[in-house]
Amino acid sequence: MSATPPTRSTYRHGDLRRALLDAGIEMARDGGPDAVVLREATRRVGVAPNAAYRHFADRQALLDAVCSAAQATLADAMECQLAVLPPAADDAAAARARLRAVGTGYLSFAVAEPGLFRTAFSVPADLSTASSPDKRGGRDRAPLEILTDVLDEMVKAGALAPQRRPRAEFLAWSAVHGLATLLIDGPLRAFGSAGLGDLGTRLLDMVEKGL
Amino acid sequence: MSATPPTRSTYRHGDLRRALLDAGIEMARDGGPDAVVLREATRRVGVAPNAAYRHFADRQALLDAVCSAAQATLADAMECQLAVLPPAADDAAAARARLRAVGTGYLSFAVAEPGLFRTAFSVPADLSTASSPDKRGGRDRAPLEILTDVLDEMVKAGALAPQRRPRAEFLAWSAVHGLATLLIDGPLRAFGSAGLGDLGTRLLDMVEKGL
DNA sequence: TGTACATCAGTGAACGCGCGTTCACTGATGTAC
DNA sequence: TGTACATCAGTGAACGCGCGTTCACTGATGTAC
Repeated sequence: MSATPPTRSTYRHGDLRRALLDAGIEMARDGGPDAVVLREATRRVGVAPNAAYRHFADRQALLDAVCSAAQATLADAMECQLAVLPPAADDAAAARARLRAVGTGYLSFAVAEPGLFRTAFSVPADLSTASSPDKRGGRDRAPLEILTDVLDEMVKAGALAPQRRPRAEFLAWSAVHGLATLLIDGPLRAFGSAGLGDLGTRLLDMVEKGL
Repeated sequence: MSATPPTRSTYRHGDLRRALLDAGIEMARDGGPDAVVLREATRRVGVAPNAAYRHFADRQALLDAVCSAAQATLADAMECQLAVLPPAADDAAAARARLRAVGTGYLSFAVAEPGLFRTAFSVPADLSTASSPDKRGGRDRAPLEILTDVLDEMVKAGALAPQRRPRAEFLAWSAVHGLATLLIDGPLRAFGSAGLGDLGTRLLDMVEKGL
């Protein structure tokens, strides 16, 4: 059967779409959205440049897919911080701890994976809908949904006054997102991962107190 | 004297450096840092592509200059909001109002000039030093300096506890910068300038209370 | 179970584009005498 | 005050690059009979 190697060794790749997507994610990881180059993806996979067009309409379609994947990874990082949370004294304390965990997950992902983080925000769609249910099997939540849910829990637990709830997700999000941005490609790069701990904690203090 | 038009009408331009810089600023204005293209700048000025190399070492040097200009414009917007501030009841109230004014200037500049705003953060240097004194004639302040000064005023006026002062500029900055980013090229684009008023006010409330 | 055939995932070559940058040059300007 | 000359800001042509994308194609695979 496998006696004579076929003249075209790479014919019928298997799952070229997935392979190209993975290559795209890897490029985004160390270079951000601009580094997602269609030809380079085919090169890495070992396939002709135009083969990509069997699976993606154009370069933007590949970038969109990479972007969705990046958003899902960010959401995972946030869920992960929620999952490892120790039990709290009461519901209000628990809800506050969960808000902090979400923020911590967001910040540490940004610092650990700046390329993917920037790619997640390369705007084809917004963070609430991009990793849409059908793509996620209907189980996982988008980053914004996670934050929204946690804030709702805070209201329910009495840790946040109901009249402060509307749009609070955008305030909390702004604070955390701004620090992430300044840390990874802004003027706070100098602080590095070190600044995350100190500044991150104090920023979350500010949000908790000011919300 | 002006009888025969010279064979080369554009010879000895006058201030080509300034003209190229202005073209670069214009490109950044509607397209951000990536839109600052050296050839396009020379095209707009009506000069051969390589003429630019008399005034800028390479494309990056032009971008750096545009970046500095963008930062200066941002600083102007902030100073402007400070300048139009009405008198306040007492020093503490005045200092708080000045913090808000700085934030408002920052946010409204971001929304009014998203391209320049993004260019100001295209990282060749950080915001505290980039528009260095020699470039600014030693009179103007960089954006971060403005914020820093206002926070110092707050401490002096008793509007901010001294033990909360260290690094507070990064916390306030993060919040405002995050909202700006989410509004102009993030998922809050939908809100547009409208969201600025409502969300902006509430964000500044959060900062003032949480700092 | 064997054979004919349609499908369609991949190939190979080529395109036009715009970019940044380098080269040898030219000729108006300002200066030294 | 007039003239020779060095300077240097601009020209014109060309380079190599990598990109996204299109074209006509080929041949392994799965299916219908």
